[in-house]
Amino acid sequence: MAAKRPAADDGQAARTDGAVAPQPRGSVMRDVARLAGVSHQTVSRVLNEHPNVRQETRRRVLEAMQALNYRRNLAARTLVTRRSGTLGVVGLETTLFGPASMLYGIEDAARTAGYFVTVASVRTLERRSVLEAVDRLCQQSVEGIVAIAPKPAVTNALVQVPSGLASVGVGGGADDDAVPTVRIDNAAGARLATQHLLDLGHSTVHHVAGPPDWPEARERVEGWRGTLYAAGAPVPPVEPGSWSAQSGYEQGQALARDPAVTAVFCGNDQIALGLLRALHEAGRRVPHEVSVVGFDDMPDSGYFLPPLTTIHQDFAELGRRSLTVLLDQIQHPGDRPADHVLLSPELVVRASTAPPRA
Amino acid sequence: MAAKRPAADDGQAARTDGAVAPQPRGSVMRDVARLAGVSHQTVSRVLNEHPNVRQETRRRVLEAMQALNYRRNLAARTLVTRRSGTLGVVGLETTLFGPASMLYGIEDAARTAGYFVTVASVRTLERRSVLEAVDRLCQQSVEGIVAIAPKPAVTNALVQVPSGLASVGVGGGADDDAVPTVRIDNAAGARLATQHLLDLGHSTVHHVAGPPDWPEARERVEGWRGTLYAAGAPVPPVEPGSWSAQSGYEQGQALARDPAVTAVFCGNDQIALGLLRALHEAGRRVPHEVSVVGFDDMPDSGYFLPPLTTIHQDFAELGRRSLTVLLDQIQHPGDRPADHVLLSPELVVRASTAPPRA
DNA sequence: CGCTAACTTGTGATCGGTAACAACTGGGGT
DNA sequence: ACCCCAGTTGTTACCGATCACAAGTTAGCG
Repeated sequence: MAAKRPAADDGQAARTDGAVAPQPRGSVMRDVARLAGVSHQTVSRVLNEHPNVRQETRRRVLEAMQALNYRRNLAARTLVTRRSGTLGVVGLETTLFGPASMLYGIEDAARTAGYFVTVASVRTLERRSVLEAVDRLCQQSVEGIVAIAPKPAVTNALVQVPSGLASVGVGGGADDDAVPTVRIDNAAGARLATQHLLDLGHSTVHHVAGPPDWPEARERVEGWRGTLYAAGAPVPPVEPGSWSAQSGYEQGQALARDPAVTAVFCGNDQIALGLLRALHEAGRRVPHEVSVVGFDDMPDSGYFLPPLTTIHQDFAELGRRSLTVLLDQIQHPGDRPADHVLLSPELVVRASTAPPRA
Repeated sequence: MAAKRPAADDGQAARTDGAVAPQPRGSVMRDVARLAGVSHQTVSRVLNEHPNVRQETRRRVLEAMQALNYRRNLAARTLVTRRSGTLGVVGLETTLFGPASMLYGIEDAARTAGYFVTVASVRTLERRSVLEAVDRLCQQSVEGIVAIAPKPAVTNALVQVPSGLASVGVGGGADDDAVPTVRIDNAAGARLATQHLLDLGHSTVHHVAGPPDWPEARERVEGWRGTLYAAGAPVPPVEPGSWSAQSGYEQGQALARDPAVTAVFCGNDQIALGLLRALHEAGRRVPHEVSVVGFDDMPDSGYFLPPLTTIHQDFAELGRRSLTVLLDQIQHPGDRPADHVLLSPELVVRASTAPPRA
């Protein structure tokens, strides 16, 4: 028997002193098979829960695996099955609350479904770096790609993905029909916020927007503007900004000087935080003189001064849903049109909004 | 030539209609070799930048790779080299600012070093779930594991890692010498904060701590307490809490009622946020009546009301340094004692601290 | 008792790379 | 002219799993 693999043992010994030490080798299927007194194929059957294995044999194999602390080699399995059991995530290198939460939602759902997750983060959302990230994931032979995709460059890059590879964009805007997406209804969220302020009696609502090149920000602007139109309220101008508290603070300083401003809807909670500070410094009290609404419902926004009324979106759920879509694609690789899942955000009323002073 | 691989084309056709479609196969090394008119081994040499390949040959191979859009199959490479080029991260499923930042720091450094990153997140820090996560990563045959390790259960689980596998804990406490760690000097940070307040003239400093079962929280308590001792200041009692704004708010309500409280050091910035709200609601002005210091320097804390004086720690750097340690272990697998890297945090003075009122 | 069907198990090929070794080139030194 | 060595390329075995197929075993049934 040993004669069949002449180089096995000797070769192993002869290989010492390599430049970079290879991983120490654990036991492999052959070892388990030998210990259990069966063929390697039977071990494989037990592992893959093939029905036609005698109970007694299965027990022996499982015992041998236990005894040898056997772990199946995924590389070998991947090589032959062409299925890696791995999904890729293209993530933006940011600590914005949303993206981070989505990542964990995705990982959680992937684990439940029996998949591994590898991350390729990009520092910028340029087309080139996204393509590079996708390429890295393809090398890993991932079975599908989730792109945390706030900007079109990302989903566009997905279109270039080698044909047949499943993909989904999560949490961005809706600008490309070719790639399935899962996102929240930003316009609806903006409408909720704006209408809430109008309903309180404000004659109009100002808006401090996120970066204009982010579709999410644009959709929120449109929802806000549409609501004002529908109500016949004047539409104040919008200045370009970023997602940061600093941006909210800077624009807030200007708004605070304008006594006509009684209600402000912010592109996200961080902007709202900056705005609150600017209003406070200018001596304008919230919500008595100015009402403020945010977007995202970060864990902290209930503890702002005052606690922030905002639009809640469930990032973890977004991550989970994106995985549902992705797995569906993997299992039924029909080329029917990409689906677009749209989740509804909710208004959370806290203490930063009130009717305008008479 | 074709006779050598009789099943290649026919087998492919016969395999249609499998239950789950395997990945569509791209071109492989053999295809590139054929197109370039060389052997597959030469292609391998070009790929691995082996020096002894004629310039002209290399050019032809590269062209062929380009033309066929060739991508090397990492599973095959891993199988034979026993090196996966992948590192594993055990991450806590949380959106705390710190862990999320570290993840990106790690991924960034890993990419630079030519490694992939796969994530295994855990929902709780129990020993069992951490072990399970480590096991998942081992299956992936990662070459090293970074554990975002705020609690000892995590680093302890690392000790159980199959011998020879490199590992490092990042960002937790220092309670186990067996596993290398990279973390910031929490006690030193706490001393900075406390001393800052004492230097302003406060007769003592109160503390709202993080969860007592987190070493990080405990180290901060010790740093604070030690500084008070050294200054001969009375040491107020510490209540158990969590890292959340809610915890800060609840404990803040009690502190706000006590007129003897003029300076508070918080376990992190979120706690400080809650505390600020409690003080505000109780009508105690910050910093004029009460000074507050946080810990972490989240991006938003400069926009709290008032802007928060806090201890800055560089999470991304923490992630990068952990990778340095890990790669060092991989390249020099000597069994010398584990190193422990300790980064120094910095005091950032903003507007939430001032001398006590006369 | 023989025969087929279902269950169980083993054998050999294969996935796509890399490692080891052999074979073939073309100078440079004596 | 000869040898040797370095540079270049090809051949073959191998990593550790799965798959297809064959072979042996048991059971059911006329």
